[in-house]
Amino acid sequence: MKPIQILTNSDVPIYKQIREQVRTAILKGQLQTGEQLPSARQLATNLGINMLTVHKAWNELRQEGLIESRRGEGMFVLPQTREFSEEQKLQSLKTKGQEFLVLANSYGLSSSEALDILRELLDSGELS
Amino acid sequence: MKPIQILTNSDVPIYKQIREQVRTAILKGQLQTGEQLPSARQLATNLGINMLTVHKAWNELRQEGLIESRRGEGMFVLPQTREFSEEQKLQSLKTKGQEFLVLANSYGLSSSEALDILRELLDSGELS
DNA sequence: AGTGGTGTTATAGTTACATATAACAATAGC
DNA sequence: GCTATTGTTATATGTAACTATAACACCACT
Repeated sequence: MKPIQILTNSDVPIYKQIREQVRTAILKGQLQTGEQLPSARQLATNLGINMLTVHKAWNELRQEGLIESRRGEGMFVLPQTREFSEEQKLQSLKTKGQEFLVLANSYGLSSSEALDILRELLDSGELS
Repeated sequence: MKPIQILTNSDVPIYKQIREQVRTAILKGQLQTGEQLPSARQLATNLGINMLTVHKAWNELRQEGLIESRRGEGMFVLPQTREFSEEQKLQSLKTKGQEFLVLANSYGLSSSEALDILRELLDSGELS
């Protein structure tokens, strides 16, 4: 599976970074039904963090019904019945978008200039 | 001065949001030497947060040498010797913008749809 | 049966963030 | 002098996040 990337400098909690990346991978179908997630111990070692931090991410995904745990075996992706609701997507996108606009605004950039920067990012293909 | 905007949903601590906005305002020259910042009590009341949270932001700006405190009077902008380079601004804006675009991308949204959301935010005046 | 992997739970400690309350110190203005 | 407003400091509470250590339960495999 796609390697998980965490930023220890970020204000976003590590368990959230892990949880979000795996959740989107599942809901996007990049992680398919029955696929096994890396074990908490293994991933924690790879990322240089504590096992319980990974476990917290796994546990919340389990409570969401996205994955199931098989004791002694690991965590496995369940058949998905839902996908991101437009509401959920819009909400989290709005928050991220606001952060961007507030920052641009604090730099004195006009709205159109802020949008220009985004278009530049898109055109330059820095997003792969 | 320009109103300060905080997002209580964000993972970014409130005191950091305040600190960053005021710092950029000062370095941009939007807050000029000698100008008085709103008092911790007043701003806290406006934002519906605790006074000490604002004070923490003010205190860190004071330690940076951006502002000075006059007991019984308030916090005042000091003469600035440094400023943000355009490079710094563009870099931090790009980073924030990328976070937004990556999120939109993970949701399968097209670039134009992502930009539409930003325009919607601007039109709805939720940032004011 | 034993070993090694897995998830799970428990306890404890630290740090960061935000709150609530309160008191104290200094200044401006009346 | 008095009052109001400001910054400053102290104490306490609560929560979230992360870490450290350890033990336990379950399963696969040899």
